Amino acid sequence: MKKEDPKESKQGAILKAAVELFEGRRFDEVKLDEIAAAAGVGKGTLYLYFKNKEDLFAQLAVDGIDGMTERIHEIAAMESAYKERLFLFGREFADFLAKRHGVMGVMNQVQSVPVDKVFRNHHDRMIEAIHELLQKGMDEGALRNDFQVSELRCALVGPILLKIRRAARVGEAIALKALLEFFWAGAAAKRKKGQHD
Amino acid sequence: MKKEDPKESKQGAILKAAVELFEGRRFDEVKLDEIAAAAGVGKGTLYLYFKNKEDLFAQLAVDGIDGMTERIHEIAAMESAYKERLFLFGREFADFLAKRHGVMGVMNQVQSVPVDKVFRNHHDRMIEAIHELLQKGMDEGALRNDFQVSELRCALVGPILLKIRRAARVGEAIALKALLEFFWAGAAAKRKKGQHD
Amino acid sequence: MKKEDPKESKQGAILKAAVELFEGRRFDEVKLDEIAAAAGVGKGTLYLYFKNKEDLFAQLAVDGIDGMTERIHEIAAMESAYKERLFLFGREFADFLAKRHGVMGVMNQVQSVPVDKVFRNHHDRMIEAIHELLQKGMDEGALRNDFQVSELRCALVGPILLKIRRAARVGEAIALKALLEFFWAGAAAKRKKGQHD
Amino acid sequence: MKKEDPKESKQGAILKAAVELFEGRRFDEVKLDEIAAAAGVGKGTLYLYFKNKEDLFAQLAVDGIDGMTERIHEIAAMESAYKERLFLFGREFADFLAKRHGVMGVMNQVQSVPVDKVFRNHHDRMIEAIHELLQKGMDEGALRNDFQVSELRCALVGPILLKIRRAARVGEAIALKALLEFFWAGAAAKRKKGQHD
DNA sequence: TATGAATGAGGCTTCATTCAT
DNA sequence: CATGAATGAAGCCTCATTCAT
Repeated sequence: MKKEDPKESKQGAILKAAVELFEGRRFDEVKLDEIAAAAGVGKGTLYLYFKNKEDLFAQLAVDGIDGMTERIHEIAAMESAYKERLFLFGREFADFLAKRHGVMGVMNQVQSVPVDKVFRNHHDRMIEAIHELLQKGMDEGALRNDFQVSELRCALVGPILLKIRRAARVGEAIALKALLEFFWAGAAAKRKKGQHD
Repeated sequence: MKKEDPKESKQGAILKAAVELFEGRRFDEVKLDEIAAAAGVGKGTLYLYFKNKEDLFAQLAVDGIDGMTERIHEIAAMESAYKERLFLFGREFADFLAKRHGVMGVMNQVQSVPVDKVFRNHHDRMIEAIHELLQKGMDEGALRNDFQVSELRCALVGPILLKIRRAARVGEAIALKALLEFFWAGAAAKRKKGQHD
Repeated sequence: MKKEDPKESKQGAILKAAVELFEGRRFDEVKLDEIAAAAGVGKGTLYLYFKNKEDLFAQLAVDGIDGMTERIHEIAAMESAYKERLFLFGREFADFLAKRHGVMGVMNQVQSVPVDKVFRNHHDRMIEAIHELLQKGMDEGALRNDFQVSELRCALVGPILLKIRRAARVGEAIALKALLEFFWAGAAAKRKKGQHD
Repeated sequence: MKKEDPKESKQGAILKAAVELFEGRRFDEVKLDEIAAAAGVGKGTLYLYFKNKEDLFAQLAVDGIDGMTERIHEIAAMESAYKERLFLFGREFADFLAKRHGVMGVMNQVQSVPVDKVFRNHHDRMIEAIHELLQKGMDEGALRNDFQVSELRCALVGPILLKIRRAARVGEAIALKALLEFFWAGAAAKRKKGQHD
């Protein structure tokens, strides 16, 4: 009980320090010395938990994705009206991206094949979760079903990602609600007269 | 006249070589040696045309953006139906991103303040051009005007960017038309009966 | 009595593991982690028995030398014909080298002054024992006495060392007998007719 | 003419500096910084001429061996009495070892397979040259032919190597002549009466 | 203008050593 | 006595940048 925690908390501390150092900076701009210092551990300690710098960043990227994936499944399984679930997802996903988009951006640059594969694995699982959420919307008759799910996903996620990125850079306020409403306007199934969501 | 051309072609050759080397790789993964070799020039020559590595990448990012900006203005000024102009933009913009999204991704990571500012300058001008295109759509009554232009831009560009990125990675075919239709479905102004675009 | 044994056996286990790991590898190629693992003890335990890495290797080199020295004295004191004693020494010394030449080779590289001195001490004692053996041969009239003892030692030991080394590398069979016979052919005192060894 | 020389002289300077720094020290004790400084070049320059530290040391070991090999062939081809040629070889080989035995010693420890192979290649060629010299002695009737050449080689070279090593350590004078005479005493073919060399 | 040999700052990484348990 | 997680000094090596030609 005592033993397990410090170990995880040490690795966790490193990852936490790394995410922050990493936001808005290139892979090569972040030095392992910095990370070690920020995490309050020795440089050598990093190598007890990570194979090398790239591995550290891969785990950084993976870390959190899984949590989000889990959360999406939860949201999809909720009982509330579909639009509510969708908007809830939008908000939580935006929060997630706000914290991770820097790391994700770098991972999209990473070449190193083995590292990349691990990341993609987890990333794909998250995408599948989103697909599930959208598929459910179609099955429930809440979303139009004359588009591919993957197109809907792009239409939903793409704008959020772009907005978050620019917000991070320019400091623009994130009019998330508007983006979601726009998506809804285009994606909601055409109800027969008299209906509304 | 004669002098200018070889110079530009040499600088152009370097940039061309660099873009390709850079796609899908991190800033630090691409070595100046490689670029020089690929461009068929000596290593020292790079410094005749670029202040340093970051400057080279900044110009790389800028290069092409201006052309795209110009093109957007042209498209916006065309006489055809708005939907056609919009879709034309979508196609050309997707082509542009397909070639540049790697570089753009890295630029979004670059920290170096002065370099960044140059890039952002040009980037912002391109964004303004897109705004102009969308604004025109509203003014012409083709697009709904109950959203901010910047939101519409995200809704239009975000999905394309996301799709392109994934396509580059997974090799998925790009169902660009579907994305554009989806945007149109949500963004087109509700016409009174009897209208069409 | 009971206490002494496990301790020695632990130290012995470490040394035994180290000799093997060390054969044919450089000082810096052998990691203390390896030694600890091979010896079946914790890394920290090494420091209970040895001051540091160099000390461990010094003891490694010393370990065995003393036994050999002792044995040479025994052989020299035997009653058998001198040639027999000489050849017995040759065989046992070759065995000794076969197990240790790697370690000895590294010790010949070691710079660290204090460590070196300890090794040289023991090494010199072994050389003296060989000198004693050879001197006895001269005194008994079995070896020619128109050469310095130290030259004879080189002539006897040098070829064996060289042979052993190459054998270790190439896997050549060790024609030890031939080498000893050659030495004997050159070093045996010219007998007056009718004598034999 | 001007170009060729500096290049070779630079690589030569590095090797020269390295041999000296290396004598009597372990592989890991010699730092590349030292070598660069001693050679009067920048650290990075080392990597223009050598793949890495091990490669540098391999070339160090190889460098000179080839010269010695060549020289042995020359000596073997001389017209003088065989004993003279043999002793000439002895002296020059001793000189060679005096300068290189440290390096050779380390090479005998090196594990790294590819590097090792290169060294062994050249080393074997030198051994073959010695064999040639000794074979010639047998063919000319100067050396006894009831021993294998390789045994004679050990008997000749082993003592020299041992002597040189100890001399380097203790500062003992090298009684090379005595060693050679001893070898000759044992290895010279028994002449029929009235003959002498 | 063009080159590429030379450089050296600085990063990643290793590993001997320590020390709290 | 025994351990092995943690450490950080220090080395190898890379690579952007310079400069003599």
